[in-house]
Amino acid sequence: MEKIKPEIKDTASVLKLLGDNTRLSIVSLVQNHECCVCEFVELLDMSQSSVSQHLRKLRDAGLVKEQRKGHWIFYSFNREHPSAGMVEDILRHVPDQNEKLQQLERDGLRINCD
Amino acid sequence: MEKIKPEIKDTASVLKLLGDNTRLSIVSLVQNHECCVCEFVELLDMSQSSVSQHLRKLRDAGLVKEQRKGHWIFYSFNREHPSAGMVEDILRHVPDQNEKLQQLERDGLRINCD
DNA sequence: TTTTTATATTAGCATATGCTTATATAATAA
DNA sequence: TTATTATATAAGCATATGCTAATATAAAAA
Repeated sequence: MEKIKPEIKDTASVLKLLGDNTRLSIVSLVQNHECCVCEFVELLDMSQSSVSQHLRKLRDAGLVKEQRKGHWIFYSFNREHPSAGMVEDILRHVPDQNEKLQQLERDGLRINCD
Repeated sequence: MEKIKPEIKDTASVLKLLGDNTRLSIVSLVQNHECCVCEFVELLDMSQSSVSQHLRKLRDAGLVKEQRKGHWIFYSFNREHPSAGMVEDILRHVPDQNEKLQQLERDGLRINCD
């Protein structure tokens, strides 16, 4: 039983969102890990404001979820999104970002609330 | 043996190209069929100039190939592109466009040079 | 050759995008 | 309460985008 495919215009708008270096990196990062804004700022070497604006776009589209934990707001990939399957297919073609997260961990800059 | 993955910025630029209704439709159409510009104009109900400009972007990126046949220039999907595999994965999530081509055929508007 | 046909290109314009700077908000700490 | 911290929002600006209208090009037909 095949899932219903989103309309082509919905698909195009998801691709448009991912068609930006910063947002594609963010989505790739949150696919397997929760990250908070300050981690993106560190990893992507961008201003907090700019990162925040990109996150808003992703959140408005429903591609990422946010969850407050103490001081921080953590973002994660939303697997319930109608295009989540396509996004995962795309991410298989994107170089792994885990290395960068591990570096962050080594530098003691990883935020952990568990 | 895994193929080398394009850099994230190259992937993002391909996604940006596909993140437009018109171009995503074009790529979906040429995945399985050669089409000429006037067919796109008919199918997408857009001006010839606009279609031509979208095709140029796709061609400049190497996602489609062009081939002259008599009066017409036919466009087809370039399976040699470094991101061709990803594009095919994406297109599996896009509604089938063949129906529209069949309608064009029925209307006697399909161009055939074989 | 001239004319026609299919497609490409250019210029101009309105809108969208992504950044910076400055400020606001909301939760925590003191 | 006030101060601090993490994040969000708003305004402003330079650049990118996608369209239309007009024109150019290049192959085929007359």
